[in-house]
Amino acid sequence: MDFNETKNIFLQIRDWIADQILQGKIVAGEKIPSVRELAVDMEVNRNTVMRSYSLMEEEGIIENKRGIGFFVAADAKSKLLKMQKQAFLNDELPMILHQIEVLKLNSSDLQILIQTIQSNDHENQ
Amino acid sequence: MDFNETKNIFLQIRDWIADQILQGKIVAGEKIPSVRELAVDMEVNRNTVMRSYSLMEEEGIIENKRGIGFFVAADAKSKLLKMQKQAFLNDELPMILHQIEVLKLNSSDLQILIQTIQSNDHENQ
DNA sequence: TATACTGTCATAGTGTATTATGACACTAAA
DNA sequence: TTTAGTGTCATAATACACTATGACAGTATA
Repeated sequence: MDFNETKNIFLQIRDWIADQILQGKIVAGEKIPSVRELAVDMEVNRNTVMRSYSLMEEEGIIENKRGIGFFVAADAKSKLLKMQKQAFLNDELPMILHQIEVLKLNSSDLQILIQTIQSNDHENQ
Repeated sequence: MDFNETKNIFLQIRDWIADQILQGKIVAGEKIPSVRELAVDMEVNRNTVMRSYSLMEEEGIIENKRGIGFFVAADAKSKLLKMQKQAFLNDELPMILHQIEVLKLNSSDLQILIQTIQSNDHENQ
């Protein structure tokens, strides 16, 4: 995995797992990679992965079965949807709006953005 | 100034100055606060401000007159517009699109975003 | 010339993310 | 019971952002 230099690795690992869950690539009850395994895969220290998992456990996204590993919580997806949606609308969107205003980006520049939003209008649930 | 914990302070100071220039609050040729002055204002070490200014000098946004201070470069605004626009479209937008898709955000959720974009359509230059 | 500003450099200390490694308890399966 | 897989904790080392502080040179002004 290639990490962004501006964001902490343990947070990027959390985001990556969360993304897998939101996309349905990992479902409720399913086991996620072991701390050691993911550390090797991502070429990262196991303590760093451990920190990501501990964070997600606090957030109620994953649960631990001692001696076995970590598993996706039953309500992980709905919880993540709620959390991330709120985070996006409250924290990220204001900064995005500000950038668009200052850079005077118009419909032409952001054509793909508008299309993406509109394609979500025709979906249910 | 209140800093974001997830981003380096010296980068946030750079962004803040860049924003002032893009908004026209500081114009070409104008002097920006001295390293020591801004450090006190922002309750930050002067070395941290120095690092921001050195970065902006490398980027050609500001220029130094020895013994006097830093001044906004003649082409700072156009250079910033070009740099930031490219950075936004190439680096930030893809991640924003991904979030919108995964979280299934629609026109209702992002009403204000669409409005902001459209209001830029009616501006020239 | 003296004073008070500018930026600049050097040094040392603090906090924290990340790494490296070893040790231990729990669980499942051979 | 042994073995291999889980997570967990403790320790030390490295890297880097940030702070604290002192010293020095250039510039403008009284």
